[in-house]
Amino acid sequence: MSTFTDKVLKVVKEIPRGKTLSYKEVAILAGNEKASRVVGTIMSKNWDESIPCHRVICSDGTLGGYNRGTEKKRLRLEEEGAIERK
DNA sequence: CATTTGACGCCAA
DNA sequence: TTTGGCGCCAAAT
Repeated sequence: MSTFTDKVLKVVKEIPRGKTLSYKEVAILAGNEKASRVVGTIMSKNWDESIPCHRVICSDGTLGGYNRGTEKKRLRLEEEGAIERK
C-alpha cells in the first residue's frame, strides 16, 4: 500500500465474481484516473493467481489482454456472467 | 540517471 | 464506423 501499484493490485483483488472493471475504473479507484495504462503494465509484470486480473477489461467493453491467453479470459468472464457471449 | 515500452483512453479526421 | 494520433504514468532496459 502507499504506492499506486499496490493500490491497483488491492483493488483488482477486491473485484467480486461476475463483475468487471475497466482499466480506467481501476485506475480511478487506485487514486489516479490517468494511469489506466499503468494498470495494464503492472498486471503484465505481476500476473498473479491471487489477482483476478481477468476481471479487468477495457472501458469500451473489449477484453484487452491476458497473460494466459485472451481467449481464456473471455471464457472465464462468460462463465461468470460478467459479459454476454456474442 | 535517461529513454523506451506497454494487458489503455479519448479525441479528431 | 474505423483509423490514426496524442496523452499519461509506472516499470523495464
